[in-house]
Amino acid sequence: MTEDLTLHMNAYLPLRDVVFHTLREAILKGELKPGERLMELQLAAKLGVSRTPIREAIRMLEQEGLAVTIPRKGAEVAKMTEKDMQDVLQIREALDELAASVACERIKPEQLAELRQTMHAVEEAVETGEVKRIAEADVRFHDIIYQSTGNPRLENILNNLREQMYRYRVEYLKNEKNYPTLLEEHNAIVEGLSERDKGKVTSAMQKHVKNQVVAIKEIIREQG
Amino acid sequence: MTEDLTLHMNAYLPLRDVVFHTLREAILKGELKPGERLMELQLAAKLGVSRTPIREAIRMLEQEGLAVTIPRKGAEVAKMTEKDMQDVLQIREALDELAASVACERIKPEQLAELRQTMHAVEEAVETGEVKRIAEADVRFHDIIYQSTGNPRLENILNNLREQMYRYRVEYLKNEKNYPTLLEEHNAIVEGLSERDKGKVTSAMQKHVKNQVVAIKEIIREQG
DNA sequence: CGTTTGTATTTTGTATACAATATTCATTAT
DNA sequence: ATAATGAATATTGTATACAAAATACAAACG
Repeated sequence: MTEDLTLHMNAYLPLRDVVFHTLREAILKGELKPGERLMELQLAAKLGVSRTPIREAIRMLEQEGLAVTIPRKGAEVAKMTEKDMQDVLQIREALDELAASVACERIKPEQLAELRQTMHAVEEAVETGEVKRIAEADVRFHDIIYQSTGNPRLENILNNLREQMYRYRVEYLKNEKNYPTLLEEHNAIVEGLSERDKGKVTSAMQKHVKNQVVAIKEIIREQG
Repeated sequence: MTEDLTLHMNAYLPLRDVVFHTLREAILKGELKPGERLMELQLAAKLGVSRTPIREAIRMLEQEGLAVTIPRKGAEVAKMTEKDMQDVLQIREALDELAASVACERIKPEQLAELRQTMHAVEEAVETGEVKRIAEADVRFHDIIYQSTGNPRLENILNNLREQMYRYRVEYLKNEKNYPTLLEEHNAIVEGLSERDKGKVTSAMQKHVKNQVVAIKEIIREQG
């Protein structure tokens, strides 16, 4: 009976949430491009709802840093400059290190097993060369680590920061020459966590983040 | 809930922003207490606006972590458990350390002067014993450091995390026996920054954050 | 020409109306 | 008494209406 109730609740998810998830996906997938205007009436028509849930979803996208609103002008998909990217990566470096360190203390055997499994999933995805699959597996890999910290707020902030770079990171993953490094680093992270070797884990994590900086910067410079 | 919330009208700011700032202040000052419901019609009547800007402001408060919405039930002022506080402080520790470290490299002479001046403002406020003044000066002190990092996103996240604890931190500042430690730590931070001594700054900052943990935990336990 | 000005159009901001859901509380049945 | 029931009420969710501001563009002017 309680299960029916919860399922029911999910079925009646407020439209603002549905719209929010829809727009979020569209932005992350690149269907809505950085700088593109988010016009309420247009989106409302396209999604078959009124402006109200659209407006609320836009406020939520602002929350995630995926949209920027200029009063009386409207909202647009957030652009990231090279400086923005640097700033985000500086924070990610610190927090990924924190997450790695805490995970090292708290990760449970079953999470470690899942992590190892996901690492293999990344490897397989790399072999197929399907960028989308690689990206998804990689997100899952890091999310397991974030979850294993037992700090939902940290998990949330880190996912947020990752999200903001996602659009650019996909480009990074299109370049095959980055694959070997990526896999090695994942391996080092898993090994370090298995051995509860904090130094190994954090340094591997730092390298992992830093390696993306140069490549992503280049991509941003191309896009202007 | 009989507080007289009054709008600080600014002709060119959308009402949602005015409402947002008003509610935010009320929450931080404790006029709206953790767990208190935020009812749209009631707030709209009290502030003399319609529900629309109220709803948008609530979405923005959610963004800041100051409100929590349950679909079809409504929003309420966010409560923090001891665990939440621990989680936040764990992140703040890492990011305050980062901020201190970056500030050490980048802080400009005029910012350092302002910081020193603000440190004295805190000292003076402590002498008067006016908690509100102490809190405000202390916020300014840390904000100068955050600004000096030249990383607006870091500044934003840190201010956010501080904000979420603000309501509880005020209680901490009511206890006079905390004052000497507070001032010493501020002094150590300023000295460290002046000497560009990264180790000194970051360790002082860490102590500064950690010292608040125990006291704040106690306060939360009292409030349930 | 280039600039300015005025008007039509688009778009956002705000209020309100209506629908769906949750809550309250008196009533009834057990 | 206690629990279940169900209308009355309160509250949120969504759509729409109207106001204000921004924008685009064409006509008037220098």
